[in-house]
Amino acid sequence: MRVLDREELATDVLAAAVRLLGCTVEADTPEGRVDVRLVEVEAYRGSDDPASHSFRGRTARNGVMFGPAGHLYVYFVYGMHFCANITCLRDGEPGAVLLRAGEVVSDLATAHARRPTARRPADLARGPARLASLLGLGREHNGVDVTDPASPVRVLAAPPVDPALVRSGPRVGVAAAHDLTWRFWLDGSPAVSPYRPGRNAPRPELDARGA
DNA sequence: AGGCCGATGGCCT
DNA sequence: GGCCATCGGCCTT
Repeated sequence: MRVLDREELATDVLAAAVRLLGCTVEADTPEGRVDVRLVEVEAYRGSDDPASHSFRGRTARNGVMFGPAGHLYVYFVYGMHFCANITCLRDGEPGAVLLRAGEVVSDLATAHARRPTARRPADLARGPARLASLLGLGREHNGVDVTDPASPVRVLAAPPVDPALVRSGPRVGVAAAHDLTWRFWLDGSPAVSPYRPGRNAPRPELDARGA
């Protein structure tokens, strides 16, 4: 299978997010190669999205978001976790898609060795920090070109998923722009993370009985 | 199944 | 100094 084409991520963050669903991330780790099929992602657009790391301009941390599409943007959060994005849009236009969850395609034994606390296969890459940890992603991977077959981390182009299977909703745990439904996931996957409102975000609506 | 909490450090005001 | 695009453990329903 071929790697994803940079151009497929270059024009729009929402289209890029949906395009990445169903694609496989291949990562070479010290324990061996791990392949994960993406089932949940979130779009972030620096120019006009207050929740995006790049919304307030370029800094040392978010620099790769301003570069060309198809590169890893890896950041450190909560003092202990890494999360990985794939950059979108053209050079100079900041945008990225957060990789939130995936299903392990192979190798299951290697994957369990990397994430020994996972009780079920669905937990191996459920959540952005767990996915990054499973793939062994850290600071040293910031900027890696996932459209280069020679890179240690690659994204393979799966056929686009059936649009009827794509669901969307508000992004998980973000403290801004609660109205944007820029999280996308594949219906029915056990690896999709539960929704959690961000700080000051409205709670999910109560129905008549709940009130 | 869902809520609360502690861990832990970099980034930005 | 406060805020995080989180996780895992432990607690209560």
